[in-house]
Amino acid sequence: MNMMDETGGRETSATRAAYLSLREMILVGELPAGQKLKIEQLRARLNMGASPVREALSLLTSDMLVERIDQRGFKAAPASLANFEEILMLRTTLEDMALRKSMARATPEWEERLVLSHHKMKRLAGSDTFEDAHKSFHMTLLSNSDAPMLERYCSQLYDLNIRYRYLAAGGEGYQSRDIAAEHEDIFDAAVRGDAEAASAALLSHYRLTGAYLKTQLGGL
Amino acid sequence: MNMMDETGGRETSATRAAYLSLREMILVGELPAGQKLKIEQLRARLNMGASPVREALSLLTSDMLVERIDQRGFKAAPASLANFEEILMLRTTLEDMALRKSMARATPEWEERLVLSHHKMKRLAGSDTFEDAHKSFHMTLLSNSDAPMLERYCSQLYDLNIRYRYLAAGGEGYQSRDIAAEHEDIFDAAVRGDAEAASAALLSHYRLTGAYLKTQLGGL
DNA sequence: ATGTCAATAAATATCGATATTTTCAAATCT
DNA sequence: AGATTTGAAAATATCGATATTTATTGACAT
Repeated sequence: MNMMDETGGRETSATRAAYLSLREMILVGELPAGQKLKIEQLRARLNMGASPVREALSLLTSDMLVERIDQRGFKAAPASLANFEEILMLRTTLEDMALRKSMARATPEWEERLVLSHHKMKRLAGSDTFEDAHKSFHMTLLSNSDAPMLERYCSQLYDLNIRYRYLAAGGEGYQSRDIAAEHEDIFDAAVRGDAEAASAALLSHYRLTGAYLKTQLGGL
Repeated sequence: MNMMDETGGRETSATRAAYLSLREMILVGELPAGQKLKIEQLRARLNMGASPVREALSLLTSDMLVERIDQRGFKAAPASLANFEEILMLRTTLEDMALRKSMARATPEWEERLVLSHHKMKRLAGSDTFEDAHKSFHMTLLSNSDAPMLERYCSQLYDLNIRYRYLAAGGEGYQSRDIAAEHEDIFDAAVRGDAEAASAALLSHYRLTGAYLKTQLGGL
C-alpha cells in the first residue's frame, strides 16, 4: 500500500511530521505543560502508528519540551516561574556570547542575511507567520558565531521561552511595548558593528520582555 | 514469553539498557566518531528488537552523541578540533556560572556531599570506576546551583569531553599532571567558601586538561 | 574508457500484534 | 474504619513482519 497522502504531496517521514506537530502543540499550549502524553491518544490524533509518535517524543526530549519517565511514558515538560527565570538567565548569557562571536566575525554575507531577515520580520508584523520571522531574525543575529552547539542551545532556549509567551497571554498582548523599536536598536548596532551597543540592546530587549511576562504569569 | 534475562536479574527497560550501552560504546570510541550506526547491526549486537535501539539512538541525540539524518538513519557524532574547543569554551563558561551559584547557596548538607564525593574519588584513583567518581565529584560541585537546566548542560558537556580523552590516548595517559592536587585545590576553596579561588582553580583545571588534550589530538 | 540509467540489494521507517508493567478500584483482613 | 491485597483495565514497551527509501552494481550508449 503506498501512502499517497492527502494532497498527493510527498511528506518527509512520519516521524518528522509527528515531531513538528507535537512541538507546535506543546509550544502553543494545546498540550498543556505537565500533561501526560498518551501514545494511543496522540497516535489516533495524528493518524499514524505508535512508532513514529514514540520516536518524535524521544526527540522532543532533546529540546526539553518533553520528559520521559522510564516505563511510565511521556509528559509535556512542566512550566514554573523558576523554570522561566532559569531560561531567561541562560538565554541572556548564551545569546550575549553568541552575538559577540557572530559580530566579531562579521562578513558582508552575514550582514546581508541580517538585513533580509529584519526586513521580513517588519513586513510580517501582525501576520500569523510573524512568530517564525521573529525567531529567524534573532537566530540570524547569532548565526555567524561559528559555534554550532552554542547556537543550538540558543535556539532551544528561544523555543522554551515561546511557551511562556503563550502561557502569559494566549500568544497575544505582548505588542504593548514598542517591540519594533527595540529590534531596530539591536539591528542598527549589529550592522554598525558596535558589539557593546548590540549586546546591551539585545539583553535589554530580553529583560524587558521577561519582566513583562513575569507579571502575566500569576498562575505559576 | 517472559524475559528471564541472563542472571535472572530484572533489568529496567530494553530501551534504557540500549541507551546506556550505546552511550558507553560511543564515549570510549568502540563506536568511532562519525561512524554510521546501522540498526540491524546494533540490534543483533545488543540482542534486542529494533524499536528500543531506535529509541535509544533518538535519546542519544539529546546528548549530542548521535546525529540523526531523516530517512537516512543515525551516525555517531563526528569529532573535530573545532568541536573540542567549543565544548571547552562552553564548559568553562557554564561550569563557572554553576559553581558560583552552587557556592552562593552553600549548605552543610551540600558540603557533606562534596566531602564524600571527593573522598570517594581519591579512594578510587586508578580503579576502573574512577571515571564515574570523577564525574560525580565535578557534578556535586555544581549540584547546589538550583538551576537544573544549567546542570544538565554541564553534565552533557562533561560527557562529550570524555570522548576526546579516549580519542587522545585510549583513555590513559592523562594522569601525567598532578590531577589530584588540582582537585584538592578546587575542593578546598569550595569548602572554604572562597568562590573566586574555587572558580579560578576549576577553570585552570579544565584549561590545563584542555591544552594537554589538544597536543594529543593530532589526527583531527 | 566514462557517464547515465535501470535493476537489485540493503537499510530505514512504519505498522499491527503481543507481552509487560503500572494504575486503579473493589474486596478482604485486622 | 483503615490498611493491604488482589484482579481487572489501561498504558507502555517490544517484537516481527512489511512497505519505502536509499545505496549499489552492472549493462549500455556515447
